[in-house]
Amino acid sequence: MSEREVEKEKIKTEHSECGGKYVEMVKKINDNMPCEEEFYDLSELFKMLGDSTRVKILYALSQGEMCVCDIVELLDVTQSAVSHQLRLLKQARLVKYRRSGKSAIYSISDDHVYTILSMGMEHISE
Amino acid sequence: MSEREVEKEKIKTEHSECGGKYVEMVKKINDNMPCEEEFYDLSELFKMLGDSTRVKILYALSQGEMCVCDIVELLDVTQSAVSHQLRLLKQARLVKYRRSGKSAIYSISDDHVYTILSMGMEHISE
DNA sequence: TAAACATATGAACAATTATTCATATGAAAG
DNA sequence: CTTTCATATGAATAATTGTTCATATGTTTA
Repeated sequence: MSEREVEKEKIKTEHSECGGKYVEMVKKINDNMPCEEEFYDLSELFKMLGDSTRVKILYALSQGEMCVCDIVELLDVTQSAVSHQLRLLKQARLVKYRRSGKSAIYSISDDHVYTILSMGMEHISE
Repeated sequence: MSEREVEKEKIKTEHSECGGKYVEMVKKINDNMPCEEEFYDLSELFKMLGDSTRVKILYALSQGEMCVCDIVELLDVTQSAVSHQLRLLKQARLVKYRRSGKSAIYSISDDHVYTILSMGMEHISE
C-alpha cells in the first residue's frame, strides 16, 4: 500500500471531528430516515416534473382531458415527442388514458399531481 | 423538392383534423397559457428535486440546519458530491448558508420547499 | 379491402448531468 | 507561519435522457 493509499484509508475510516454541536441531532435524524427506496421514488416523481415538455403537458391536462393531437396543437412540440413523454408520464402514473375511436384521451391521474404543480408555480412566483 | 419533402410540408402546415370535440377548449386554454419562461422555471425547480442525493440533502436539512460534514455522515455520499449538489441547491435558492468558523451551515431557504417535499412524499405513499 | 388518420415506438444522436479524483481555498489552532 | 481541518471546485468520465426521423400499429371511412 502506497503512502497515498494509507492516507485515503485513514480518511475513509476516521469520521469527521466537526459535528460537536450537531452530533446528537444527526443521530436522531438518522434513526428516522426514510429508506433508500423512498428517496428513490420521491426523486423519480420529481424527475418526471423536471422537464418543460412534460410540465406543459401536465399543465394542459390539468385544464381538462384531451387527446394527443390537442396537446400537439396547444404546445409547440412534435407529435412524436409528445407521445414519448406521455408514455413516461403514464408509466409514472401521473396520467391515465382511454381510447375513443381513433383518438387517445389523456387526463391527470389524481389530484396530488395538480397540487404539486400548483405548489411549484406558487414557489417560482415569489 | 422531392415528393417526400412535399408530403412533410403538408403535414407541417395542415393541422390535425381530429380536435372537433375539444377545439374550443384548446383555444381557451391557449389564451391563458403561462409563458415559456414560466414553464422553464417550473421544470428547473422540479429538476432540482429530481435527484436522490439532492432530495436526501433537502430532507436532512428539513429536520434542521446542519454543516456539510453532518450531511456527509448522515447520507452515504462523498464530501465532494455533497458539496457539488449543495452548490446547485444554493444557486436554485432552495438552500441558504452561513459560515461558522471552519464549518458552513446550510438550511432550507423557505417553507415552500418543505411543503413541496411533503406533497411529494404523500403522493408516493398512496 | 384500401386509404386516411391518430398515435406509438425503435434506433440514433446530441446534450445534460452526477460522480470521482485531485487539488485549491479558507479558517483556526498550535 | 505552518499544520490541520472543513469545504469548494475544475476536469474527466460515465450514464441518463429528450428529440428527431422513419416507420409501425391500430382505427375508421370510403
